[in-house]
Amino acid sequence: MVRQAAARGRRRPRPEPGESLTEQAYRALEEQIVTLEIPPGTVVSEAILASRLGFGRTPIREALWRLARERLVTIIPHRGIIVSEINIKTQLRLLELRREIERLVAAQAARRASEAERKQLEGIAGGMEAAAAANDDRAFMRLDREYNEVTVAAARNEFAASAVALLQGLSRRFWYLHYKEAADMPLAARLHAEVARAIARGEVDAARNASDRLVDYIEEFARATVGLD
Amino acid sequence: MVRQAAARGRRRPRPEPGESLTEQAYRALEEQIVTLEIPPGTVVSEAILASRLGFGRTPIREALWRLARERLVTIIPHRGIIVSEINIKTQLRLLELRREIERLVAAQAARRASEAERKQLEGIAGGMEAAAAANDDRAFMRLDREYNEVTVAAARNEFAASAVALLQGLSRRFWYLHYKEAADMPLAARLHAEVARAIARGEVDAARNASDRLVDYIEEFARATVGLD
DNA sequence: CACGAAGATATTGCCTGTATATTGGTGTAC
DNA sequence: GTACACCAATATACAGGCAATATCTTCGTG
Repeated sequence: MVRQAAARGRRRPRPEPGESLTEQAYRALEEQIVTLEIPPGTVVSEAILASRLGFGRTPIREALWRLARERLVTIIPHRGIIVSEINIKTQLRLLELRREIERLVAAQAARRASEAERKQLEGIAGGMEAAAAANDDRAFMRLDREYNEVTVAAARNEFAASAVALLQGLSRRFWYLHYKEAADMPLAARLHAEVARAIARGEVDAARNASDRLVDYIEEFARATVGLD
Repeated sequence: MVRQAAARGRRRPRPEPGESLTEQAYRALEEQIVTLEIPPGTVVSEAILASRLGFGRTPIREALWRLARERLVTIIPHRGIIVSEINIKTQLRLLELRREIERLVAAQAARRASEAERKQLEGIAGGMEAAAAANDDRAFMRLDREYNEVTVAAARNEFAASAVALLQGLSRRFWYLHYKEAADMPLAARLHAEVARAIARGEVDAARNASDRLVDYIEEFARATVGLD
């Protein structure tokens, strides 16, 4: 079934076993959009993406449709597809919602995390501070991802989990665009570590407060970028 | 393009102008699932739905895929599609998230609503109490929908809006299943009216509290159904 | 009688051709 | 010179067919 595709294709992630072409196409596109490899404002078409990524039109179409629901692209019927612009006001509205959901996630994780998860969070807290001290961007981002995965899993709420995943996908693109100019990695690391440790200790109120302070920082970061682009 | 379809089709909602077949199929299926016309646990297939609703397979497929992302159905590859079961524990986790988001929406609506929206909410508050006094289910549900639309629009946050829409779609099915047994319409009406009036008066903290009390009631309602089915 | 292999059946995954909608350019009437 | 009708280009929307695959049934074998 995947005949010419693999030959034609460029830049496709390793196809994990059991993953449909639609999922592969989604992952590939999401990655390229979030990392700004496809810049905001780009106009694309199903056919262009299909031949560029080496998929058929159906998987691309379904992936684009999902990206449109996540607001990463806008589909204009019979016209084409535009990769969404990044906008500070939109970003602040997004953080308004993230604040509430992440506070909930932190609180529930503090209540519900297993011993293994608490240990893991302590490790991540230390690792983040080390990465910040060493000024290691990539390690920090990897740990941030890991932090989110563990926390969300520990909160034991699948609805909060998918909401957070969605919103963080949108935030991450903003971060990729601006972190070199305005990010204060040691501070970000400390704030993340404080949430992680509060969860690990099972202190619900402390986790809620630490989560709010983390979002405070992310909001300040977003505001600090105004006028920089 | 819609040739035999209209002839074959049964039970399709009026096709609003400019609405794609995919959207029509989605609306039709969502409606039938939420109102329990297609009961939880039902196993269906793309082909069955396509011929039953009078669409081709493509629109049905895309609609089902969206419903799967919303957790109203589960798609099992090469097996079939199952309409999700309704489950009290799931419902409580869902309310855990709804509580946070609806509190945010109530607060922001109190801050941001236009004068017209505030007036509209006062009208809805009165209408709900009247509907409860007259024991008019359908009027109450219509007003509830209107209340949600106005509130969410007034909150001026598109991310919160889509999150609320999603979660309420899932809650509504639970309500349809159980409201005859366990609902206390006068109380529900009073609690809704209190949120609406607090928003209308622009009292942010009162709106937050009233929203929490409303979700308290919905949670109690959900718990009260345990053992009833 | 238990159990395994092979075929039948049913379902989604994916591809591709055709229909339809939107738009920008071009010619023409005024 | 300007406004309008028309047409070509190009995009998505949709239909329907074939392929892949998961399950069920049947039949054979120990």
